[in-house]
Amino acid sequence: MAKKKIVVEGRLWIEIEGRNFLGAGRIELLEKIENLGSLRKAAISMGLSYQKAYYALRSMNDLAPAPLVELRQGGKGGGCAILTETGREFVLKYKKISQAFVIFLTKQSTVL
Amino acid sequence: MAKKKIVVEGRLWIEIEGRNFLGAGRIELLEKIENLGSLRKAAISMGLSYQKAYYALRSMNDLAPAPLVELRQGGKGGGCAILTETGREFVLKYKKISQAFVIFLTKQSTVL
DNA sequence: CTGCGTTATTCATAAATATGAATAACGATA
DNA sequence: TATCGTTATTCATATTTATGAATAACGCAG
Repeated sequence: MAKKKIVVEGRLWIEIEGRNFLGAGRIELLEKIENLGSLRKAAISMGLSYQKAYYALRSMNDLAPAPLVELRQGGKGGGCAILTETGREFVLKYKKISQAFVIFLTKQSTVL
Repeated sequence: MAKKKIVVEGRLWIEIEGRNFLGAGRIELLEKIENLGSLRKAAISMGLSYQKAYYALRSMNDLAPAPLVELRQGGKGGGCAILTETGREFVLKYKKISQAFVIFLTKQSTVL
C-alpha cells in the first residue's frame, strides 16, 4: 500500500480589536476591486453574492484605521469602487505574511 | 485615540489524502477521552453533542494509519473509549506544531 | 438472566447561513 | 431631464448545519 499523503494545513487572518478584519477571501476581493473598479463585478467574478461582498467591505472599512476601498454611487458608469492607498498596503502586508505561512506549513509537514 | 490592537490569527489542522484529519477541536476531544475514558463524557465536557463527537472520531479513525481511539460497547460501566498509542503520538505531534504556530503568529503580528 | 451505562444509529426539528429577488438612491453625461 | 449601471438596503426563501429525542445493541457484573 502506498503511504497516505499527510500534510499540515492552515488559515490566516488579521484581527482588529478581536474582530475579523482580513482573510484570504477578503484579500482576493480587494485585488479584484483594484482590477475591475467595481464591487459588484469583483463579487461576481469570484462567485460571491454582492450583498456578502458589500457587508464584508463595510466591516473592513469600519475596522480599518482608514477605509480600504472608496465606494461611489452614481455618476459615470453608475458608480465605482476604488482601492485606497491603505488598502494596497494591507494587501501587500497580508501577502507577505501569507508567503511566510506557506513556508511554515511545508516545514511543519515534514515532521509528520 | 488609543491605537487599535491588531494581530495575526490563524488555525491549523492536519489533512490526510486531502481530507480534514485533526484540528484543535479534535485534539481536545482526544485529550478528554484519555482523561475520562468515555466518548460521551468527553463530548459533553466540551459542550459537544455526542453524535458530532462520534462522527468526528469515526472520520479520524478511518483516515488514520491506525485507529486513534478504541471504542468498546457493553461490559463493565457500559463501555469505554481508550486513546491508543497512535492517538497519543498524534496528539503530541499536533501540540508541538501548535506551539511553533503560536510563535509564528506573534512574530508576524509585529510587522503590522 | 436482569440491570446498567455506554456505544451505535436514525430521524425530525431548530438554528444559523446563504442566495436571489426586488427596489430605492445616486450623480455624471448627453 | 432622462438614461445608465452602480451602490445601498430589505426581505422572503433555500440550503446547510446543528441539536435533541428516541431507541437498539452490547457485554460484564451481580
